[in-house]
Amino acid sequence: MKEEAPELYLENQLCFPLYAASRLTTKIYAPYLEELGITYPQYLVMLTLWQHGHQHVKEIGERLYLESNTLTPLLKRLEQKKLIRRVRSKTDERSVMISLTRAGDALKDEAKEIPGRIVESFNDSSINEQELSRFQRTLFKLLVILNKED
Amino acid sequence: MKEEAPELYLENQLCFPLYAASRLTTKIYAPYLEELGITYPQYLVMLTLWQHGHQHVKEIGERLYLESNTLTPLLKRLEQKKLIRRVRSKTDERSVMISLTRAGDALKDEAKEIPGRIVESFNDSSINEQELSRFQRTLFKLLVILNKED
DNA sequence: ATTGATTTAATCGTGCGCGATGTAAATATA
DNA sequence: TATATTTACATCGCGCACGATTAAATCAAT
Repeated sequence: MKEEAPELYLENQLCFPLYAASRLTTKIYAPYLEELGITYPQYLVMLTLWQHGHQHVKEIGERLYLESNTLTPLLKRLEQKKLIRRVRSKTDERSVMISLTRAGDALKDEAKEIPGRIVESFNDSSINEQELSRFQRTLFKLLVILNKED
Repeated sequence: MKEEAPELYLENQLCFPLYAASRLTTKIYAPYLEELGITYPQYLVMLTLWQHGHQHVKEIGERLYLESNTLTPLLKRLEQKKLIRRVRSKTDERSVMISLTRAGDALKDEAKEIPGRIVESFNDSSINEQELSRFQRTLFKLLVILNKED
């Protein structure tokens, strides 16, 4: 094989490991989320609702870096599952308020188990807690930068 | 708002920043890749071909952590763009060999510009090179672990 | 040589992501 | 007040991801 262009090697890119790690992480969550009957992006929406309560589509989008073309159909699916309500605001009819149903709120108690079970699966791995937390800090810094980029 | 269940806060999760950073990174690449006429996952396939030469679908999948249900249609699109060839192996008719066309190989020279232009966009950001390389190392470690998980 | 298991791609259905565009409401401006 | 601009969400089309399944080729073990 030619030895040129090492700047194009997979190992030398930042983009690829991020992409792969994100997908593999999602896969780790999948079996737990299946118990809750929701997908990973739906789980993220539920997280913001559990944490911050009812909010407009706009706000959810800002927190998750998603726009209406992704959120609208996703939210409709959550509505079909009776986990959330979508109500168009009376005061500003452009915006739609998303709130938890009783079932949606109750799901939180089941979801609470998940983070712990995930962390467990990292025990006896070659990454210790300090490295993981440093990693997470850089990740959030990166997020801020990436978000400024365009 | 209720203050319970901080383990469910977005900020305390590893999964979310990975997911968001991956998507935002892909977005940074998008305009450069549009010049090449390919998408980001297609770019990853091209990277493996430029680096390792012709290989079976299986091998590409192992490198990118993707399976045939994703790769087959993607590779057909690259074939339509005349960047690769798909030839079923004579010696083992189960497997399909993917190789670069002349145009596919030539595209590498244009692609070479991209990593540099991406890195530039990180200059005068709050992340220095050391932090970035440490981050990348942890990322690959994480990748190995995540891959063992199931 | 025959049977059974494994391997490699392909196919199908569902759910994202996201660029582009549309629509109606709200707000700013003349 | 009339008009222009902005905002919030919805719609459409395309390309992934991925679980589940299928089909064909190969391998393993009798």
